[in-house]
Formats: sequence, C-alpha cells, structure tokens
Amino acid sequence: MARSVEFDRTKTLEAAMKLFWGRGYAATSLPDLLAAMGIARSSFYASFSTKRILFMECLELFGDRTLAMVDEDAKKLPAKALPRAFFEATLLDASPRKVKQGCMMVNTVLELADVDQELNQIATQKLDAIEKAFARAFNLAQQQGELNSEHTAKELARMVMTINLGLRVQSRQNHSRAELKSIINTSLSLLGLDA
Amino acid sequence: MARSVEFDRTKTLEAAMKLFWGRGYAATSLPDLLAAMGIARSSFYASFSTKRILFMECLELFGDRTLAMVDEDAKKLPAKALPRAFFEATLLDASPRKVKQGCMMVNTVLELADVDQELNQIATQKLDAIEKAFARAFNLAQQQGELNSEHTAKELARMVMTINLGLRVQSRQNHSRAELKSIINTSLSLLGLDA
DNA sequence: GCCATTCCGTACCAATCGGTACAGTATTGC
DNA sequence: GCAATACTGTACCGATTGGTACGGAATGGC
Repeated sequence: MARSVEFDRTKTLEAAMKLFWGRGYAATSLPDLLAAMGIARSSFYASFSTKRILFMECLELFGDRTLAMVDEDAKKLPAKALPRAFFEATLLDASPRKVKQGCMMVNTVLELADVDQELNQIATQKLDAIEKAFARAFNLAQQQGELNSEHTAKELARMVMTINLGLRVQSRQNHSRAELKSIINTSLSLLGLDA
Repeated sequence: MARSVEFDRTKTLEAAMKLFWGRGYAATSLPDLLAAMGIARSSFYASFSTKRILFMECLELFGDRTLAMVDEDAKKLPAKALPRAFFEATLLDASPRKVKQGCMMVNTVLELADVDQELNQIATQKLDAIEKAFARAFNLAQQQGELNSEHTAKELARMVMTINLGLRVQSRQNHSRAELKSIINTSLSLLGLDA
C-alpha cells in the first residue's frame, strides 16, 4: 500500500535524550530538539506527542539503562565491588562529555523539584530503584557472609547513593577525573567496599 | 529636592532570592519576580538591571550568607563539630520549605552547567569557598592535635562537601527529616567527626 | 506655591515559546 | 499507472518571554 520506512525512532529518541540530559528541560527548545533529532516538526508531533511527554520518555530510557547497568554488574560481580564498578563505568571510564552531563535523573530533580511534580517523581523513582538494586545485592552478600553487617544493607545502599549524588554534582562542576577518582577511593574505603 | 524613600532594596532582593532558590533561573518569570518583590516593572529595571544580573546578585547573597554561617561556627566550635552544626542548621532545624529548596548553588550548577557558563562559575566558586572554609578549620585542628591526621584536611573537607552535595539532592527529593538525620549520623561517624 | 525625583501602571516591543495546519514530495503495494 | 502512507517544509497560531517607553501620581526640599 504505502510507504513503510519511517525514521529510526530509537535513534531520534536517543538524540533527544542526549540534549535533555545536558541542558535540562526548560533550556532545550523545540527547534534544538528537531535539529538534533534530524526530523521535521510534523514528524515530531506525530511520533512523540509533546515536548513534555518526550522528556518523560527520555527520562525513563536513561533510568532504565542505568538500572540495567547495575543489575548486570550484580550478576557478574561480588556485591562489594558493585559501587566501584558503577562509579568507574560512569565517572572514570566514560567520555568527558558524558561525565560533565552528570546524571539525568539528578539534573531533573534539581531543576524541577518545585516546578513539575510529575517529572520530579519519575526521576526520584528511578533513583530509588537504583538504590534498591544496591540494597538487594548487599543484603544477599551479607546473608552469604561475603559482607560484614556493621551497617544494614539498606543503610549501606543509601550511603552509596548519597555519595553518588554528591559525585554527580561535582562531575557537573569542572572537577578533574583525578579529583573524582580520589573521592571515589576515599569513599569506598570508608564504607569498607574497596576489597 | 525630591522624593527620597525608595523601597527596601535588601528585602526585595531577598524575595527574589527565595523565588530563584526554589524554582531556578529559567522557570522564574519576570511577572513572578515582580509579584514576589512587590515592585513595578519600571522600578525593577531601574534598581536591578536585568533578570540575569539580579540572579547573579541573589546567588552571591545566598553564597555569602552560607559562607558566613560556616565562618561564624568556625569561631565558636571545634572543627570536628563544624560539619554536624552545618548539617543540623540547614537540614534538620531549618523549615521544611527551606529544606526542600535545597542549596541554591547546587541547584544552579545542575540547572545551568551546560547552559550558562558564567552563572555556573559563580555557583561553583561559592561552593569551593565553603569547602575551603572547612579545610582551613580542619587544618588548624590537626595542627593543634584536636583532629587526627588519618586524612588530610583537604581530603576531609572534600568528603564533607561530597556528602553535603548528596544531601542537598536528597533533601530536594522528598526524603523525610528522619532519613536525612540517619544519613548525617552515619556519614559523620564514618568520617570520625561525631565526637 | 514650584520643581525635582521616585515610584506605579500600563502599553508596547520584537523575539521566542510550544503546538497546529496544510500543501507538497517520496516511497510503497497493487 | 493509482492510491495510500510517511515524511519535509513552512506558514501560522496564541501565549509568553525579557525589556523599553512614557504618562501620571506620590513625595520630598525649597
């Protein structure tokens, strides 16, 4: 019957995500998005209904990918090594551009906490899911005696998350990779997670 | 000669700061500001040249006040007690509304890192000044034997700042006061700053 | 009284915002 | 060829953005 091709939705979504990730919601205009996504205005509204809904989709994508990263590491690595693996992958081994963009969930929470409740809630939920993934791994490790129980798994996961959030802010400032590395090492050492 | 009164510049500046603090730069419109400040459009541009310059002034005000708080505590309290005093004053004893607004410098860094270099730099400088105030106090305490030297003063101050930044993000989510308190206690205990 | 000054209120500006409408061009299956 | 669909490009919409201009009311010193 008719034309079938259609542009690659995933790729355009990814391009939008990269833009939102670095510049936030308000500072990213529709023309900016169209240029980055390489599609026309009409196609945009046909495939993604509005800017706000697109942002939600990007936020979900970013959150799910980050969570997937932790979950996969949790299968391969001992729980103790999980935080270091996460920090290294996202802060030390990632490209400087990505590092400077920080974490999209964190950026969103800080930009929109008093502005858009729903978007803020999505970001918060994704962050909570990541914290819970850490907590699950720690809990399992404690049951198997691989991790001491000086702190509860939940408490430990929350501390890892606090430091993670702090690092995301610092990576968005112009802290050097060496500085970030030093903070990571000290933190993990304090938490007894450097073995 | 002529009329002398003039509205209270400090008070209007403060009102603007409160608005920017919670909603950020982009999401705060000029009509919003005028309403909160209680002045007319013409008076606004006469006293504060532009929205952006006003924002800078607010950022400076917020940063200077925060720094002053740390500096004053440093005169009265032992260095070891400084972080706890800071966290308690700004996160546990402050009004829920203020707590939820987080820290204006942190909010600014996260909103504008990839958007406005100059504003981001101001925020970063203020945060650095606070970190340095902690480092100075720790350094002095170490020289006087009041603080062990397991970590350098600089390193310790940086860790306090990392945790502080993390707490600011969490306070902007809907973490309860009890949760924040628990994180503060655990962090200070790990850093050996709970004596 | 007078004049200078400070404020308010409002009208106005060009530019941009997100979103819609629609005509035209490709691309497909038949 | 035809009809259906997917796209582009552009014109347009009302609303809002930050910023300017200006008339008039209020308040001062003389």
